[in-house]
Amino acid sequence: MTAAHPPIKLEPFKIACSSCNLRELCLPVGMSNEQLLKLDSLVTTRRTVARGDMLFRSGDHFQSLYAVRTGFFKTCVSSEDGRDQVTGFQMAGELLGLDGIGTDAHTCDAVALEDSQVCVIPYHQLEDLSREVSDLQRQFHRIMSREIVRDHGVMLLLGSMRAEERLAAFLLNLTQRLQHRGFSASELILRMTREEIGSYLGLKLETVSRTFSKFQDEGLLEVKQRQIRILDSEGLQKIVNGAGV
Amino acid sequence: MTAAHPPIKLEPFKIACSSCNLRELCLPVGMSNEQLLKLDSLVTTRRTVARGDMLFRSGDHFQSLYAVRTGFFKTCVSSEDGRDQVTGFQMAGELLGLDGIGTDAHTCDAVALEDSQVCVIPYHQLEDLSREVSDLQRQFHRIMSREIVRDHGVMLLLGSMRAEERLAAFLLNLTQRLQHRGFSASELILRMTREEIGSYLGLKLETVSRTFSKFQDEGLLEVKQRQIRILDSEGLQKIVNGAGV
DNA sequence: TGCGGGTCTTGATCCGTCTCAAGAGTAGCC
DNA sequence: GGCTACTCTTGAGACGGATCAAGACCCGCA
Repeated sequence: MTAAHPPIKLEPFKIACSSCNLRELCLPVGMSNEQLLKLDSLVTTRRTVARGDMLFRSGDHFQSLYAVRTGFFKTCVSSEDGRDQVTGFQMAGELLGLDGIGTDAHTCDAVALEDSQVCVIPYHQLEDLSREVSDLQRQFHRIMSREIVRDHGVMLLLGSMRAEERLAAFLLNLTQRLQHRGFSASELILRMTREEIGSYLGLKLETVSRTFSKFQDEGLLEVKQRQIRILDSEGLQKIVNGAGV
Repeated sequence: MTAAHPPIKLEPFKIACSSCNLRELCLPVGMSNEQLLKLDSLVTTRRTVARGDMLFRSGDHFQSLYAVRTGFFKTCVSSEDGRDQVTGFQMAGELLGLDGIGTDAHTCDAVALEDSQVCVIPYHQLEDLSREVSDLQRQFHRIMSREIVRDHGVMLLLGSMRAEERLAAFLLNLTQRLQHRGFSASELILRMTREEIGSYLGLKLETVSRTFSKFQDEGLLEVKQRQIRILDSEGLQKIVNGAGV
């Protein structure tokens, strides 16, 4: 980082899916270089969202999808009577806003859990381009379908698992996704509070906290506030598979 | 029942989305007559599924979507350790099989709860046509998005509602969809067992049964086995909105 | 007509999670 | 440094739904 370098033209704001290090995780999967250039012309803006701020909220007019570039988000729905449910946590390479397509309005809030950056994908242009580029169309459909499958998995969790099983499944899912992104499989920092975890898992924060403590007592992991170290991921897997029953 | 393989039956009758009475509920929504003719050339087969039979099962290679024409289905996912979760009930005009797009394999079972008939929509041809017909593309995306939104609603239900609230919400949702299809808003016949309702709602069948009885005692509805008559849908709505808390 | 299997209802008891409460740890900020 | 606000942990007791169990109802079928 010295000044000795020749004056390379820095393009700190150049945005290009074609050269994005997340392209193997995100919308570009399966697209050729030529096709990626077309996608580049569509995805031209980024948006920075500070921790605690909302990327969009329920009721907002839907115009764009967002791909998480850096940072971490939660999405949550709420009912008229104030009930609240975290429906997911999104990390780099994952799409936000699919819920808005159906009615042209967002149906959930997307909140940044740390300072984050997203790529803005204008939806109508995406539709246009995906009529032209079938590989893009395919990947987009796959992403939506996987979201549905993921949701079914959460339903299974909420409908049929007990607290320990839920938390174990949650941790394994998180570490798996982090590992996919080059992070450690055993060491992670939670970006969300116990309450947010609880909301996602259909539990109260006290239950989440107690369950963390129990896992720690059993030597499955180490908990230091939001720092988690997985010591026995097979043990966690056994719990998910109903070993405690 | 003399034929060796009764499940797949080609219908001799003419099949046409353009003249289907469900076209205002199903894939054709928003398409012109001219466009519908193109869709007709794609959707050329129907399949009859007897009560209790599977339309597809988890792991099956994914090739087609299915639009329910008559009858009633459930979809359920199961985990390796035998846990089971009903993820939805589908009636006329609703699509089955969206879960398979992501991995080219179905991830849930689709079971007919009564003798049913579905229209077979070859998926690759649908992709092809939806690149050509943007109104079809739009409607298809909307359907997928709404499925995601629906799933979020179920998560809210499973994650934050108590038994009475869940059952009330379930009944109101069912009657609303039936009403949309021209059926009575107050009179319905359940196509599923208490156990299937329970699986969907994250409850045991005994709890479902007890809650039905409770609603009956309170004058909210009449239960005679699977025949339900809603007497006070506003009362049910109040329960959903947490009136009991 | 009567049998058998699946489905539903209801009661008694148990257990897991929620609720309420108190206190400790941590981070941000003046 | 010391304040405040937020988050997290832990305990005790309450409660909702699960579990176990028995019996009623219903329907297809011999």
